Amino acid sequence: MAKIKENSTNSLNRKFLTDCNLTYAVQLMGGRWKLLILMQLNAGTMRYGELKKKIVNITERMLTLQLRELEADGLIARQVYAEVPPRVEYTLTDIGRQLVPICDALHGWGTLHRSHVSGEASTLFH
Amino acid sequence: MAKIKENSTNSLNRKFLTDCNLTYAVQLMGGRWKLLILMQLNAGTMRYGELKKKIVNITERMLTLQLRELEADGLIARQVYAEVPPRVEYTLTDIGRQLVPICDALHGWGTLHRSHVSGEASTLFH
DNA sequence: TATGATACCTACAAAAATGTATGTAATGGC
DNA sequence: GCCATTACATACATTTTTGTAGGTATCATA
Repeated sequence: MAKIKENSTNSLNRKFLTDCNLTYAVQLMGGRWKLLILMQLNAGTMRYGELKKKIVNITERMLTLQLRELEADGLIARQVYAEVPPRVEYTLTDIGRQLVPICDALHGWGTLHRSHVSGEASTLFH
Repeated sequence: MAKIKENSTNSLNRKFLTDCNLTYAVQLMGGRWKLLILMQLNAGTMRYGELKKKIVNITERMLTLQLRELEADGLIARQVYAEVPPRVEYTLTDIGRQLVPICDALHGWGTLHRSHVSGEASTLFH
Protein backbone atom coordinates (compact mmCIF):
# COMPACT_ATOMS: atom_id res chain seq x y z
CA MET A 1 0.00 0.00 0.00
CA ALA A 2 1.13 3.48 -0.74
CA LYS A 3 1.55 5.94 2.04
CA ILE A 4 -1.52 7.89 3.09
CA LYS A 5 -1.57 11.50 4.17
CA GLU A 6 -3.37 11.38 7.48
CA ASN A 7 -4.76 14.89 7.37
CA SER A 8 -5.76 15.41 3.80
CA THR A 9 -9.41 16.13 3.22
CA ASN A 10 -9.45 12.97 1.16
CA SER A 11 -8.24 10.90 4.06
CA LEU A 12 -10.51 12.63 6.56
CA ASN A 13 -13.49 11.96 4.33
CA ARG A 14 -12.55 8.33 4.18
CA LYS A 15 -12.57 8.22 7.96
CA PHE A 16 -15.88 10.05 8.03
CA LEU A 17 -17.37 7.42 5.74
CA THR A 18 -16.01 4.70 7.97
CA ASP A 19 -18.54 5.81 10.58
CA CYS A 20 -21.42 4.52 8.48
CA ASN A 21 -21.55 0.74 8.52
CA LEU A 22 -22.64 0.64 4.92
CA THR A 23 -19.78 2.68 3.51
CA TYR A 24 -17.52 0.93 5.99
CA ALA A 25 -18.50 -2.39 4.44
CA VAL A 26 -17.84 -1.05 0.97
CA GLN A 27 -14.41 0.11 2.03
CA LEU A 28 -13.57 -3.43 3.11
CA MET A 29 -14.62 -5.09 -0.12
CA GLY A 30 -13.96 -2.22 -2.52
CA GLY A 31 -10.47 -2.98 -3.77
CA ARG A 32 -10.44 -3.80 -7.44
CA TRP A 33 -9.62 -7.49 -7.09
CA LYS A 34 -10.93 -8.28 -3.64
CA LEU A 35 -14.28 -9.80 -4.49
CA LEU A 36 -12.76 -12.00 -7.17
CA ILE A 37 -10.33 -13.30 -4.58
CA LEU A 38 -13.14 -13.90 -2.11
CA MET A 39 -15.19 -15.78 -4.68
CA GLN A 40 -12.22 -17.97 -5.54
CA LEU A 41 -11.59 -18.72 -1.89
CA ASN A 42 -15.25 -19.49 -1.42
CA ALA A 43 -14.65 -22.51 -3.61
CA GLY A 44 -11.99 -23.65 -1.17
CA THR A 45 -8.60 -22.90 0.34
CA MET A 46 -6.04 -21.87 -2.23
CA ARG A 47 -2.38 -21.18 -2.58
CA TYR A 48 -1.00 -17.86 -3.75
CA GLY A 49 0.05 -19.32 -7.07
CA GLU A 50 -3.35 -20.89 -7.66
CA LEU A 51 -5.10 -17.58 -7.11
CA LYS A 52 -2.70 -15.97 -9.52
CA LYS A 53 -3.59 -18.48 -12.19
CA LYS A 54 -7.32 -18.23 -11.61
CA ILE A 55 -7.50 -14.45 -11.64
CA VAL A 56 -6.06 -14.01 -15.06
CA ASN A 57 -5.15 -10.37 -15.27
CA ILE A 58 -3.94 -9.68 -11.76
CA THR A 59 -0.29 -8.88 -11.17
CA GLU A 60 1.69 -10.35 -8.31
CA ARG A 61 1.93 -6.98 -6.65
CA MET A 62 -1.81 -6.41 -6.73
CA LEU A 63 -2.58 -9.93 -5.59
CA THR A 64 -0.25 -9.54 -2.65
CA LEU A 65 -1.63 -6.12 -1.74
CA GLN A 66 -5.24 -7.19 -1.86
CA LEU A 67 -4.51 -10.36 0.09
CA ARG A 68 -2.73 -8.34 2.76
CA GLU A 69 -5.65 -5.98 3.13
CA LEU A 70 -8.20 -8.78 3.21
CA GLU A 71 -6.14 -10.48 5.86
CA ALA A 72 -5.71 -7.31 7.90
CA ASP A 73 -9.48 -6.83 7.75
CA GLY A 74 -10.08 -10.38 8.87
CA LEU A 75 -11.86 -11.56 5.75
CA ILE A 76 -9.28 -14.21 4.96
CA ALA A 77 -6.71 -16.18 6.92
CA ARG A 78 -3.15 -16.81 5.82
CA GLN A 79 -1.37 -20.04 6.61
CA VAL A 80 2.35 -20.35 5.97
CA TYR A 81 4.04 -23.74 5.80
CA ALA A 82 7.73 -23.88 6.60
CA GLU A 83 8.75 -25.53 3.38
CA VAL A 84 11.04 -24.78 0.51
CA PRO A 85 9.91 -23.60 -1.90
CA PRO A 86 7.40 -21.81 0.30
CA ARG A 87 3.76 -22.77 0.51
CA VAL A 88 1.14 -20.26 1.63
CA GLU A 89 -2.56 -20.99 1.79
CA TYR A 90 -5.44 -18.59 1.99
CA THR A 91 -8.85 -19.38 3.43
CA LEU A 92 -12.06 -17.46 4.00
CA THR A 93 -12.78 -16.60 7.60
CA ASP A 94 -16.28 -16.79 9.07
CA ILE A 95 -16.92 -13.11 8.60
CA GLY A 96 -15.50 -13.32 5.12
CA ARG A 97 -17.80 -16.20 4.29
CA GLN A 98 -20.77 -14.20 5.51
CA LEU A 99 -20.13 -11.74 2.74
CA VAL A 100 -20.65 -14.38 0.08
CA PRO A 101 -24.46 -14.41 0.00
CA ILE A 102 -24.40 -10.64 -0.30
CA CYS A 103 -22.01 -10.98 -3.21
CA ASP A 104 -24.45 -13.40 -4.78
CA ALA A 105 -27.21 -10.82 -4.40
CA LEU A 106 -24.98 -8.17 -5.89
CA HIS A 107 -24.15 -10.49 -8.74
CA GLY A 108 -27.84 -10.95 -9.35
CA TRP A 109 -28.45 -7.24 -9.29
CA GLY A 110 -25.57 -6.70 -11.71
CA THR A 111 -27.07 -9.25 -14.06
CA LEU A 112 -30.42 -7.55 -13.81
CA HIS A 113 -28.91 -4.14 -14.40
CA ARG A 114 -27.04 -5.32 -17.45
CA SER A 115 -30.11 -6.88 -19.00
CA HIS A 116 -31.97 -3.70 -18.18
CA VAL A 117 -29.44 -1.61 -20.02
CA SER A 118 -29.17 -3.85 -23.06
CA GLY A 119 -32.94 -4.22 -22.96
CA GLU A 120 -33.39 -0.48 -23.18
CA ALA A 121 -30.95 -0.35 -26.04
CA SER A 122 -32.89 -3.01 -27.94
CA THR A 123 -36.05 -0.95 -27.75
CA LEU A 124 -34.35 1.36 -30.21
CA PHE A 125 -34.93 -1.23 -32.89
CA HIS A 126 -38.70 -1.30 -33.01
CA MET B 1 -15.25 13.00 -14.82
CA ALA B 2 -11.61 13.19 -15.61
CA LYS B 3 -10.35 11.86 -18.86
CA ILE B 4 -9.57 8.20 -19.07
CA LYS B 5 -6.78 6.64 -21.09
CA GLU B 6 -8.59 4.02 -23.08
CA ASN B 7 -5.67 1.69 -23.53
CA SER B 8 -3.86 1.76 -20.23
CA THR B 9 -3.62 -1.57 -18.47
CA ASN B 10 -5.56 0.06 -15.69
CA SER B 11 -8.43 0.88 -17.99
CA LEU B 12 -8.33 -2.47 -19.74
CA ASN B 13 -8.49 -4.23 -16.40
CA ARG B 14 -11.52 -2.19 -15.48
CA LYS B 15 -13.18 -3.35 -18.67
CA PHE B 16 -12.15 -6.92 -17.96
CA LEU B 17 -13.80 -6.70 -14.54
CA THR B 18 -16.93 -5.33 -16.14
CA ASP B 19 -17.46 -8.77 -17.67
CA CYS B 20 -18.22 -10.26 -14.28
CA ASN B 21 -21.64 -9.20 -13.08
CA LEU B 22 -20.43 -9.01 -9.51
CA THR B 23 -17.53 -6.64 -10.13
CA TYR B 24 -19.73 -4.86 -12.64
CA ALA B 25 -22.22 -4.16 -9.87
CA VAL B 26 -19.46 -2.93 -7.60
CA GLN B 27 -18.29 -0.54 -10.29
CA LEU B 28 -21.75 0.98 -10.45
CA MET B 29 -22.07 1.60 -6.74
CA GLY B 30 -18.42 2.01 -5.87
CA GLY B 31 -17.95 5.77 -6.01
CA ARG B 32 -17.13 7.25 -2.65
CA TRP B 33 -20.45 9.03 -2.10
CA LYS B 34 -22.80 7.01 -4.25
CA LEU B 35 -24.39 4.80 -1.65
CA LEU B 36 -24.97 7.71 0.69
CA ILE B 37 -26.80 9.46 -2.11
CA LEU B 38 -28.84 6.36 -2.86
CA MET B 39 -29.80 5.94 0.77
CA GLN B 40 -30.90 9.56 0.97
CA LEU B 41 -32.98 9.20 -2.15
CA ASN B 42 -34.47 6.03 -0.80
CA ALA B 43 -36.17 8.22 1.78
CA GLY B 44 -37.76 10.17 -1.06
CA THR B 45 -37.13 12.48 -3.97
CA MET B 46 -34.70 15.26 -3.17
CA ARG B 47 -33.31 18.42 -4.61
CA TYR B 48 -29.64 18.98 -5.24
CA GLY B 49 -29.38 21.42 -2.36
CA GLU B 50 -31.10 19.08 0.05
CA LEU B 51 -28.68 16.31 -0.77
CA LYS B 52 -25.84 18.70 -0.22
CA LYS B 53 -27.11 19.55 3.23
CA LYS B 54 -27.75 15.94 4.20
CA ILE B 55 -24.41 14.59 3.08
CA VAL B 56 -22.34 16.82 5.27
CA ASN B 57 -18.84 16.55 3.90
CA ILE B 58 -19.47 16.28 0.20
CA THR B 59 -18.36 19.09 -2.08
CA GLU B 60 -20.54 20.43 -4.86
CA ARG B 61 -18.21 19.03 -7.45
CA MET B 62 -18.28 15.55 -6.00
CA LEU B 63 -22.03 15.63 -5.54
CA THR B 64 -22.50 16.65 -9.15
CA LEU B 65 -20.07 14.03 -10.43
CA GLN B 66 -21.61 11.20 -8.49
CA LEU B 67 -25.12 12.25 -9.45
CA ARG B 68 -24.12 12.34 -13.10
CA GLU B 69 -22.66 8.86 -12.95
CA LEU B 70 -25.64 7.45 -11.09
CA GLU B 71 -27.91 9.00 -13.66
CA ALA B 72 -25.85 7.72 -16.58
CA ASP B 73 -26.00 4.25 -15.04
CA GLY B 74 -29.75 4.49 -14.62
CA LEU B 75 -29.82 4.26 -10.83
CA ILE B 76 -31.40 7.67 -10.40
CA ALA B 77 -33.54 9.98 -12.50
CA ARG B 78 -33.05 13.71 -12.86
CA GLN B 79 -35.95 16.07 -13.22
CA VAL B 80 -35.32 19.71 -14.11
CA TYR B 81 -37.99 22.34 -13.58
CA ALA B 82 -37.81 25.45 -15.74
CA GLU B 83 -37.78 27.90 -12.88
CA VAL B 84 -35.55 30.62 -11.58
CA PRO B 85 -33.70 29.96 -9.44
CA PRO B 86 -33.41 26.46 -10.88
CA ARG B 87 -34.97 23.44 -9.28
CA VAL B 88 -33.65 19.96 -9.93
CA GLU B 89 -34.99 16.84 -8.31
CA TYR B 90 -33.42 13.43 -8.06
CA THR B 91 -35.31 10.18 -7.64
CA LEU B 92 -34.37 6.53 -7.38
CA THR B 93 -35.22 4.46 -10.43
CA ASP B 94 -36.60 0.93 -10.17
CA ILE B 95 -33.24 -0.66 -10.67
CA GLY B 96 -31.74 1.78 -8.21
CA ARG B 97 -34.35 0.90 -5.66
CA GLN B 98 -33.60 -2.78 -6.08
CA LEU B 99 -30.14 -2.12 -4.78
CA VAL B 100 -31.49 -0.89 -1.45
CA PRO B 101 -32.13 -4.27 0.21
CA ILE B 102 -28.61 -5.31 -0.75
CA CYS B 103 -27.31 -2.14 0.85
CA ASP B 104 -29.23 -3.07 3.96
CA ALA B 105 -27.57 -6.47 3.97
CA LEU B 106 -24.18 -4.84 3.47
CA HIS B 107 -24.93 -2.47 6.30
CA GLY B 108 -25.73 -5.43 8.50
CA TRP B 109 -22.54 -7.16 7.52
CA GLY B 110 -20.57 -4.00 8.22
CA THR B 111 -22.12 -3.77 11.65
CA LEU B 112 -21.28 -7.39 12.30
CA HIS B 113 -17.73 -6.94 11.10
CA ARG B 114 -17.21 -3.91 13.27
CA SER B 115 -18.49 -5.66 16.37
CA HIS B 116 -16.29 -8.60 15.44
CA VAL B 117 -13.24 -6.39 15.31
CA SER B 118 -13.96 -4.42 18.46
CA GLY B 119 -14.98 -7.70 20.12
CA GLU B 120 -11.60 -9.18 19.37
CA ALA B 121 -9.94 -6.08 20.72
CA SER B 122 -11.92 -6.24 23.94
CA THR B 123 -10.68 -9.75 24.61
CA LEU B 124 -7.36 -8.12 25.35
CA PHE B 125 -8.79 -6.86 28.61
CA HIS B 126 -9.53 -10.10 30.38
C1' DT C 1 -28.78 48.87 -10.31
C1' DA C 2 -27.27 45.57 -7.04
C1' DT C 3 -28.18 41.27 -4.61
C1' DG C 4 -29.59 36.65 -3.55
C1' DA C 5 -30.92 32.19 -4.66
C1' DT C 6 -29.92 27.61 -7.08
C1' DA C 7 -27.57 24.22 -9.54
C1' DC C 8 -24.30 23.75 -11.66
C1' DC C 9 -19.21 24.26 -14.67
C1' DT C 10 -14.13 24.67 -15.32
C1' DA C 11 -9.12 24.67 -14.64
C1' DC C 12 -6.12 23.11 -11.67
C1' DA C 13 -3.89 20.53 -7.71
C1' DA C 14 -3.38 16.84 -4.54
C1' DA C 15 -3.87 12.24 -3.16
C1' DA C 16 -4.63 7.52 -3.81
C1' DA C 17 -4.88 3.34 -6.51
C1' DT C 18 -2.89 0.56 -9.83
C1' DG C 19 0.80 -1.28 -12.83
C1' DT C 20 6.05 -2.24 -14.32
C1' DA C 21 10.35 -4.03 -13.65
C1' DT C 22 13.50 -6.21 -11.08
C1' DG C 23 15.32 -8.53 -7.02
C1' DT C 24 15.36 -11.96 -2.93
C1' DA C 25 15.61 -16.22 0.32
C1' DA C 26 15.87 -20.98 0.96
C1' DT C 27 16.69 -25.59 -0.53
C1' DG C 28 16.57 -29.87 -3.38
C1' DG C 29 18.09 -31.88 -7.57
C1' DC C 30 21.36 -31.91 -11.44
C1' DG D 1 28.42 -24.87 -8.11
C1' DC D 2 24.14 -23.82 -10.80
C1' DC D 3 19.37 -23.80 -11.63
C1' DA D 4 14.43 -24.08 -10.70
C1' DT D 5 10.63 -23.19 -7.66
C1' DT D 6 7.55 -20.20 -4.75
C1' DA D 7 5.79 -16.29 -2.56
C1' DC D 8 6.76 -12.51 -2.02
C1' DA D 9 9.44 -7.21 -1.58
C1' DT D 10 10.89 -2.73 -3.42
C1' DA D 11 11.50 1.46 -6.19
C1' DC D 12 9.35 3.74 -9.46
C1' DA D 13 5.89 5.33 -13.10
C1' DT D 14 1.28 5.89 -14.64
C1' DT D 15 -3.56 6.43 -14.22
C1' DT D 16 -7.56 7.55 -11.80
C1' DT D 17 -10.09 9.67 -8.12
C1' DT D 18 -10.94 13.27 -5.17
C1' DG D 19 -10.65 18.03 -3.60
C1' DT D 20 -9.92 23.51 -4.24
C1' DA D 21 -11.08 27.76 -5.94
C1' DG D 22 -13.26 30.36 -8.64
C1' DG D 23 -16.96 31.42 -12.15
C1' DT D 24 -21.79 31.33 -14.70
C1' DA D 25 -26.96 32.01 -15.93
C1' DT D 26 -31.49 33.49 -14.80
C1' DC D 27 -34.90 36.37 -12.75
C1' DA D 28 -37.40 38.32 -8.71
C1' DT D 29 -36.93 41.48 -5.29
C1' DA D 30 -34.86 45.35 -2.64
